[in-house]
Amino acid sequence: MKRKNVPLTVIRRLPRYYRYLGDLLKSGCMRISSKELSERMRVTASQIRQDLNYFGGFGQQGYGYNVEALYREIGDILSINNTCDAFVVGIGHLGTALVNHLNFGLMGVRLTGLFDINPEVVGTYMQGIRVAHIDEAGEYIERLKPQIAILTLPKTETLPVFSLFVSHGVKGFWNFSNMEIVPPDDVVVENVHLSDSLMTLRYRVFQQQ
Amino acid sequence: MKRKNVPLTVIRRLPRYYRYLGDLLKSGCMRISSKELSERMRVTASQIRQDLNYFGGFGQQGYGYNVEALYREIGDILSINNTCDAFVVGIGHLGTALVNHLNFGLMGVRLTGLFDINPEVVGTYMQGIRVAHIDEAGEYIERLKPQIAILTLPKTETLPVFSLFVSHGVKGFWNFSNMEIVPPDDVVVENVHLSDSLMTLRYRVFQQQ
DNA sequence: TAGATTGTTAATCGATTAACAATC
DNA sequence: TAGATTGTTAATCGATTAACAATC
Repeated sequence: MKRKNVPLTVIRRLPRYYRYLGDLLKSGCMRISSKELSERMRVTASQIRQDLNYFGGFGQQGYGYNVEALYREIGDILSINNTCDAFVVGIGHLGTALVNHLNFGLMGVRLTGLFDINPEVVGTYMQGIRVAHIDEAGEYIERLKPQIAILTLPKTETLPVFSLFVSHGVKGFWNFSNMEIVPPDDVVVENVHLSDSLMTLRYRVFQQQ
Repeated sequence: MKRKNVPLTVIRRLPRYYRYLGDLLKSGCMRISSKELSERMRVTASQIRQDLNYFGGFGQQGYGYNVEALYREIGDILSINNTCDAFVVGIGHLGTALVNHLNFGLMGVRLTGLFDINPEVVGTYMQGIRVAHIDEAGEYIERLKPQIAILTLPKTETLPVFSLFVSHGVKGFWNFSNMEIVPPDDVVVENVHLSDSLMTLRYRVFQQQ
């Protein structure tokens, strides 16, 4: 596998391919051509073939792709069977919702720590995990070595918590606050700026008229 | 103002500009050059000038941009003072979190309807709004004419609700389910695929090693 | 005026699409 | 084998960056 300099745009499309192939598999479809898949997904067949060929030739000329094999290959690329441990920091409305709403297991993510500062929340349990005080986070990180921290914190709290986690060696952050983080080279931050997304939608709706 | 064929990539950057300018304004900064702003935002000065010039020449040669004026201009482009009404459909963990966590007012959005099917939820109040049964949604839409529907529904429920809302003339959808929606030409869908985002992060963290 | 910085055109870069020889 | 569809190279398109004349 080539890897490494695969464009981020391509990587961002992988989970979507994985999702569609999973659905096809469930519906009993054994085989699919790039053309057929492209019609379902509303992308070009060219793009599908280009994207897949960053990782290897998974298809067969004259036949197309074996759905199950391709599903497994993309799962491997996404290292879906390689479980990744994550802490959630900030057990407010949004943190609580993510913990309870998302099926982390399906994504190969295991929650192993929850943290907050609010004394009413600290000590409670969610999904079988006790919410600890943020002051204990450093110790927990050293012990459990999570790969990812999910930050659902107010803007002002985000940066100090980020720094703390980086200093303890955490390399991945899923950031839901509007605070912009400038990560060191070996640290990855994936931002979910909900308000930016909503404002973009607003703009487009108003333009439409 | 030119408008219309402004690339979507540019539009998606506007809320971020708006955010930075708001922060600058709060910190008492009166004036800023594209170069200075570019260093803070980690984009090129060229990009900032190009982006802004899709909408008009807001700067002054030799001086830069007046922070307050530019903030207001971008606010106008985003029609921030033009309130947009929205319904939330699906008052589960995620819907509840969005209703309580996001500051809709700041984004020029007003929640005017909440809907669910769960009898334990229907009839309760959130942010002063009574949760109604989804069966009443059509009637509510006709009466309150919301521009946007926020869909925080299970995959299987998303499409029928989407169709219902489209048939009543709603033109904008903020979709949190993994169900892919193919909208008619005059309807805008902004997807927030949380699981895709998390899987992308996972991939990048594993690559890093 | 001289210096600074814009608005805008031109050059570059990267991503997408088209085309087709290879081959199952 | 003939037909189909891949893997891959080449062409196109769009977005980003650089450059600079205009001008405050």
